[in-house]
Amino acid sequence: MKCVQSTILESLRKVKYYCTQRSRGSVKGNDGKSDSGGNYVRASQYYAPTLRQAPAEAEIPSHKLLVRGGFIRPLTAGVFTFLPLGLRVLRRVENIVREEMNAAGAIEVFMPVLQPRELWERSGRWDTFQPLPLRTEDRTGRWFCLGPTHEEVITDLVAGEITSYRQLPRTLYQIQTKFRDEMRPRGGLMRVKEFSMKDAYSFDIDQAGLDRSYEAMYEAYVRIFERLGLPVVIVEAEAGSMGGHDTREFMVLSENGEDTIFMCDSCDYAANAECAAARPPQPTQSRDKHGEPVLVDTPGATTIQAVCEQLDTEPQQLVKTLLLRADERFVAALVRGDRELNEVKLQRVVGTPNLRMATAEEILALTGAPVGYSGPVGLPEAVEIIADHEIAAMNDFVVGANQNDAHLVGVDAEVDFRVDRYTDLRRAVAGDECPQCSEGYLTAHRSIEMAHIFKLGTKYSEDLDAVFTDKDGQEKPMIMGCYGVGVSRAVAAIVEQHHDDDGIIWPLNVAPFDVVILLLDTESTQLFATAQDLATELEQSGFEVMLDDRDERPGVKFKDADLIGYPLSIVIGRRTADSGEVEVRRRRDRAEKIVALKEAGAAVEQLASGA
RNA sequence: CGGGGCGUAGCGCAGUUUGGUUAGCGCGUCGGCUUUGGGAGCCGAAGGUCGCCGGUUCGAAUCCGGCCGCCCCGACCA
Repeated sequence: MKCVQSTILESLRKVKYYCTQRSRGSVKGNDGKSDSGGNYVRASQYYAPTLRQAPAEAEIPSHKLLVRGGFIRPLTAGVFTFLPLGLRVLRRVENIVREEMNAAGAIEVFMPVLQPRELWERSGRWDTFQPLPLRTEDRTGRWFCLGPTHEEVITDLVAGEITSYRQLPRTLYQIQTKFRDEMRPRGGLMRVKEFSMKDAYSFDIDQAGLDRSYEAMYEAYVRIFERLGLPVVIVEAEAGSMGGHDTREFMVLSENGEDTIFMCDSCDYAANAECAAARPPQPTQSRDKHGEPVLVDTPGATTIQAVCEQLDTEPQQLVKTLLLRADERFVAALVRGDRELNEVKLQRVVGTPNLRMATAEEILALTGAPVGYSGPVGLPEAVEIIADHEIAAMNDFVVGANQNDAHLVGVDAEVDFRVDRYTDLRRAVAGDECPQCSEGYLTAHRSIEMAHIFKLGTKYSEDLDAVFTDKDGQEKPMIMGCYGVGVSRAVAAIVEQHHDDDGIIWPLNVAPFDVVILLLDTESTQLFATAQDLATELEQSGFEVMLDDRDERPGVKFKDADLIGYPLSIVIGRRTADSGEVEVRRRRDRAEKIVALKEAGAAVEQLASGA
């Protein structure tokens, strides 16, 4: 069944995808259709309000242009209505995602927004998922959340129906509205409280199966973003509150993104700044003893900067000692004075998610000194000392003395204090040597997170009893993966990537319409008939057509067409009508040609191939 | 949640510092005439509880207090 289905879909996809540029899923609805037989839309009957000025609150291009162009309207902070044009774009993005999901063998479902509290308590995420889900209560006092994601629901669903290895693997997906109580929505569609997301979940019998399912999604994503006109960089990432490992993010480089990624300027290494690895430095040449550490007074010097000023030294000559509570025990994390601790890296090393900075009271109890004077020398045995690799390359440095208003100078690791282990603990910074190749250096780039894929393992299947009986008769938890694409965010990202001073430049694959006919003179019944005939002809050859028949001056129509960003336009006015010719234009590069009316269709086809 | 800014007509803004007649300007909207290949011109008109509540005052858009909303910068995520 599944086999037949995916084969048919695959061949359909190939026909659609490879044969013609414009046969994306049609988004024809009953919106403002012409009443004269064709399916084209008449601007005079449509709902596409454009704004001459951008709303004051918009700052980034996609926000300004999507509002000005009549694609979206704000309702309240982080919540938008999609107007007809915006909905058309959204549908086209969804359809591309849907086609690639189907082609990859995933099966579409549609899960509820409303999710009962009990389900979330079984996975332990009712109180821990970040950001906290929006919650609501029914009249009997029963609690629900508005789904921020669907691991619980899908796992519960599958647990009830899949019981045998014979029914696996399966990958299910949906395209649905998600709700997240973002602390700060921003940038128009970039970050909102209510958004459209494609989420897919794979269920496999073993790790190798998961690897295959994951790979299939990975490749589908590569095709999706190619078709959306979004060049992506795929980076190593952290799992966050989703859990899991081997996670990858699909990022679009953009000044207006909220994330920073590091890329090697020499090889293909790329990672989210949150988890980018730091290359261990060359080990120190000598471990010669510099003599006993010397206790020096540093009154009031609780910051790296203050210590450096008082001792006339550099942050690179200091070692920061950070005390953290991990479950019931304490660890000391050591990084060079000018570095920052990456808590996620430490968390991975320590092996517990329950990691937090020690409180002032805890520090006083452990070290006998207030915050700001902690050091590794003389720490209790029970405190594990974990040092960043760079510490191994340092000699003769400064640390806190575990005494109020005092530091130790002339300290050496392993001579003056023990190090339980060395590992990568610091945040990477631009300019670091690449951790993968030996030549390159890391460069920082702002970017937009478009998608995130995870290998979840058995967390949810164990919590929610999604087990199956394997070939050997053993009951085992299913091995899961999950895969998300920000659909409405993709709309914003596409605009960020494809616009100029005049407006949006939609790639043909996602444009609300392929071509607009600008009828400049609406008085002439003859020209109007010509425009209608042309619109019908183009519709019939597969284009989505907007006929701008509004009673507006030519300048208004040109400006709106540029702003809305139709990939192609045809100008019908007196100038060309007298000669029996029309003008065909391409938005992207302003290419244009004047052709005989009956050649217009062919000219559109031709320019479309370069849009 | 912390920091900063803003709230005056459908949209963009001035006026608030220093309280004082009928609260202005541009765009848009409506009517009329002229115009018609890159956001037209002229004439006329409509449209505002100045975010909300309370206070000070003879008098509040303006001063004071509280609340609400929106945007931007930081800790999270598609």
